[in-house]
Amino acid sequence: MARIARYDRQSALDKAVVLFWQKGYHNSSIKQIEHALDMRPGSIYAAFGSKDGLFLEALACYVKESGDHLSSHLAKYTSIIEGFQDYLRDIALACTPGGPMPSRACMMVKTLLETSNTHLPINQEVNRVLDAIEHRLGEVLEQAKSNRELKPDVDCKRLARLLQAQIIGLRSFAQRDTCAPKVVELGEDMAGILDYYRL
Amino acid sequence: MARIARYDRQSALDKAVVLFWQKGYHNSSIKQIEHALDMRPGSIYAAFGSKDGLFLEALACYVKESGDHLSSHLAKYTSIIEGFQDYLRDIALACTPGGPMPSRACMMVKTLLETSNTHLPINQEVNRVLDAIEHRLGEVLEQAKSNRELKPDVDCKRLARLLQAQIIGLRSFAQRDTCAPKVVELGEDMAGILDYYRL
DNA sequence: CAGATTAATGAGCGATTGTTCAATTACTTG
DNA sequence: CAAGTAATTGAACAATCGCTCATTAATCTG
Repeated sequence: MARIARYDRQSALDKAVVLFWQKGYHNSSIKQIEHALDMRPGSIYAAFGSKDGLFLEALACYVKESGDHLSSHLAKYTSIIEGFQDYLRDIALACTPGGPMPSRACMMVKTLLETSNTHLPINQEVNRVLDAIEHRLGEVLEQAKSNRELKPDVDCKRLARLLQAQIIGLRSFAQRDTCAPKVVELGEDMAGILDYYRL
Repeated sequence: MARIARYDRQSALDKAVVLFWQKGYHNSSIKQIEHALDMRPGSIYAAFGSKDGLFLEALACYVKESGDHLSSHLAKYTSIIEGFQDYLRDIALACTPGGPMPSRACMMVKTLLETSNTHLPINQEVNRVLDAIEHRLGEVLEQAKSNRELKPDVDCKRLARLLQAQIIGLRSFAQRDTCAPKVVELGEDMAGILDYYRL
């Protein structure tokens, strides 16, 4: 054993998430990363290998937090569909302009749009992740269907895509310089869409 | 009078739209712009002032084309709502992976997400533009309502935001590495949402 | 053709990009 | 305390960034 690391890996990653989520991949320079993580380039590269490596690890943190957030949210509801509906309403509330979020738009979507046609390795990873989420939404909806919450003829995989597109649309819309009530109403309208699929 | 300009301004802008739409603002370097427009830096700066200037003008072209496209589309339908529904279906078809588009996601949304928290002047412009589109959608929906296509209690401004969010969600979803039928189904489902607002 | 005017060129500016590595510092073990 | 080990540092690298400008080339009018 020797000198102990001064930084905490997880808290460094959390700070990286904030920066990357806010500014995106290319607009976060190593200089800004140094400042945000309070680490010098040598340490950053020793710990994470490259800017790509750091970004991918930060993205994984973001994805995990997102997944945990959805899980803990759904756990509060006996009805899965009502859980999703309030999930949309909660996103709208959280994505209010002036809120505490680093960015209102989803980091995965920002990354998807930023890296397509420019940065293949990161684009592939974010594609993988979004596919996994779509898949998971489909499974939860499938469970809702077997709970008799959904009409028996509902195509859950298809509804999962519609739901994911709603979340993407809501959060991207919220990135605009708009006002809170408009975003809240949008979230409410999107929650209402799910009613048409209920039994 | 003196030497005549070798380049055609509009065709240069069209090429700039393709590049910026594809790669975004920061990932389109001057070197790439030189190559895409077949112009040397001196000419580019003489013609457009700066990278920002070129981008803003290219964005304006994109916005105009988008607006014209919607106009000519709606003109083909007696029912405004059916026009919007097929508009969504057409977007889904056009945003099929492997299609001819520079990017499936909307250039305005890509710019919105890329420039928030990083590049204020362009972000302000794209905000203005998206607001104008939302406003226009609202007006057209208002007309649909007075044509008795919509339920009398429909809030058209609110529905305009839902519609815009659908377009954003559809095209951003389509940016993923997914397959055509899934995008087409998504477009169909989004078109179906409008049915619930019809009279 | 001569003179005037304007577009096109491209080498090169200073700043910044992501990254490396030899030197230094701090901690553990014997 | 001395030796060994690992983390930290920051100057410096080559490459690229957006951009400038003195020079050259092309077209007009007289």
